[in-house]
Amino acid sequence: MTDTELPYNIHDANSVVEYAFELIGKTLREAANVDEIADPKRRKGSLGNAIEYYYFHMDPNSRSAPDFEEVGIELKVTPRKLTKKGERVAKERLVISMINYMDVVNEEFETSSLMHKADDMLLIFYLYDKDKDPLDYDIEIVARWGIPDEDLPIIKKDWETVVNKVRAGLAHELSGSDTLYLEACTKSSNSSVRREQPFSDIPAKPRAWAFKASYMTNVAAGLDEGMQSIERKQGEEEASLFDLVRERFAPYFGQTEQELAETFGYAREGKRPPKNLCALITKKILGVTEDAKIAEFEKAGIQTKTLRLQKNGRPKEAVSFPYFDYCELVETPFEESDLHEQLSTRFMFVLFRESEEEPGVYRLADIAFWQMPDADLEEAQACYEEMQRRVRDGHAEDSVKSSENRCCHVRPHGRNAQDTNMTPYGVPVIKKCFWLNQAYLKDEIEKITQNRS
DNA sequence: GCATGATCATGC
DNA sequence: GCATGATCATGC
Repeated sequence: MTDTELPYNIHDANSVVEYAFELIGKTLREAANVDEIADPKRRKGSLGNAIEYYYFHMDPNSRSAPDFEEVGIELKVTPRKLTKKGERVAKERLVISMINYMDVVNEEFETSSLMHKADDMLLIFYLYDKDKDPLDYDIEIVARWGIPDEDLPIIKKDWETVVNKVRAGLAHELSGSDTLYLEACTKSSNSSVRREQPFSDIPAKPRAWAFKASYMTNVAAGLDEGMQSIERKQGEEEASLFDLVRERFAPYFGQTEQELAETFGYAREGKRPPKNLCALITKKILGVTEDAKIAEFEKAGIQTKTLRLQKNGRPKEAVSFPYFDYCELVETPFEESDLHEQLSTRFMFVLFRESEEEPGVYRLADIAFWQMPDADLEEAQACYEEMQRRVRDGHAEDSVKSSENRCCHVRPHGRNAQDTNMTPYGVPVIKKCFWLNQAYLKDEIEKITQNRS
């Protein structure tokens, strides 16, 4: 199968991840329409190899790391099992890569070969069941994962403990019990194999970097927890996410912000409703508790934004994104930029419309799912690259105006005028971000709502 | 009424 | 204390 025939775009990380998400809640038999794992060689490593071959259509003969080389993502398929108490735990450690004793002593943790791999992984957890054919294992979690910041100090320490032992000529004395999360686990086809080490003549067992099973148990629990799915009632099993969400919202169409605040218990004596009202009621309406994330939105990478449409259909405000770093902007091509990533994901707009009779009063009117068309992504790219030029030329203060680009513009986005960021030419300039133009949003919203019956 | 600079409010 | 979604303020 050539690149263009693949059911996902191998050059687009979002596409790879979105395609992978479709595995959640399924078995490989269901997801890839496979009857049996034909090649007995592929039975070993069972599900992981089969997913690569039958679902991602990777050629097992031309395997090179990382698995999704084009986007730098490493695929890891790993089992959980049920304990006697019925709790899910990692069945085994997650092996990342072999340790080369001769090279590792010259590495730094931050730029190590381990970090290169463990930095950006596509983790797939399935539920192991000794009585099942691997094709029928339940695939429970799919997540793009990197070592979380809060775990980095311990993992770095673990890495250094191992590497320092090799530097001391003690590779033959390495043990999994030396470390907490990350370990150097033995890995070889038979127990007599030995490798050379740089600072001792004693041959050492081959070992690989691996996250311990206990650590993986917690990683999986963390990915599971804090996520709630939208409950589907009878007859809704097959509904699209959009239909499901709109169905839930529909009873509240027509309510003002104040009324919604009261309906959901967010009204505050003598004060405006909270600014994050939209986020709060979205969760309430979809039946997800306040502290949880909406699983479907997280998995599909949907960003929720409020749009207050004035009587003329124009949003009262433009839509902002996080501020950008001037130095990063200059160095990063559009395809690899945060802006590209943000504009490549789907949005759910919660639409409020200004009441005809009561100026300034906005009522919940509709929801709309939107993704920027490719042609407009090119327009956004022009905005991005023009801003890059200006910063390179020493004019970061000179924003790309909304009059200069059909889709996007640049504007300040700090806490105040003193909230600045360093430019490549050494002068601090107020923090700025990219915004979606109001006129552009008006057109896009009209396209969506007019296409509806 | 719009463009753009500036700031608020909340959550982590 | 900062990042971020949301909103305000000013001038043309």
